[in-house]
Amino acid sequence: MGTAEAPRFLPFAFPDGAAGELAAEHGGGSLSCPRTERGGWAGGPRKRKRTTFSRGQLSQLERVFAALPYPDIGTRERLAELTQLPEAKIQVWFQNRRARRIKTSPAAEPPACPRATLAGSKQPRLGVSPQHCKQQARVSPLAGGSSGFLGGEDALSPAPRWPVQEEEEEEEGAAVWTALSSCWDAFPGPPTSLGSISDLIYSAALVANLGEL
DNA sequence: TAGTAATCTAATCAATA
DNA sequence: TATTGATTAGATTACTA
Repeated sequence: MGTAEAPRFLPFAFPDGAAGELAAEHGGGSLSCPRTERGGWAGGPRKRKRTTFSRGQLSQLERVFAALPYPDIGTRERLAELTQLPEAKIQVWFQNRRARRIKTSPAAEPPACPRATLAGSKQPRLGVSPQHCKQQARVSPLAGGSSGFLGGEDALSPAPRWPVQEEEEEEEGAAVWTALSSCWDAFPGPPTSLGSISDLIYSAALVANLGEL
């Protein structure tokens, strides 16, 4: 593996913010640190540091999740700035969040699958990969439902339609991405007002979802 | 075409309220 | 004890040499 920005697994339990840096220092992998089959430590008991997200951080995460269950790297980085959390934590949080949403309401919550493609973007990956769609097709081959890929005000909103027809899918994805992108574009530098940016994301997504933009 | 990177889900472990 | 952050395994896709 070896990732430039978000190591997939960490050899030790680090305090917030230190994980990525130290993991990178140590080669970004866990090969040098023997572990037992599932998360145990071969070298003896080693406490895993569990991050406790603040209410504010959770609030930001929830709101973005409601609009974008599959944030791309750029969005995650913005969100990391927003919440003052490492991007890796953001990624893990979204993974867990998606997993639990699917688990708790598999029928009502088919995973959003916008297969987003930012027009003109050169980003190699955009968070939502076709592979995800295929995997989900195996797990929950659901069709039908309501509108768009957005979850709405919270994760329990009416089920997004998925899979959707490719054209509609791209249309909807593009609409949301356009809205989100315009929000990001409004803040070329580091965010000056964290709350207002998340409000913008949220609002833009809702607006796009409702076709009112 | 093979190798690599990035991302995904699912299952599970384990810390904390 | 329930919740949920952290980790692992395995799979898929895009990009590059």
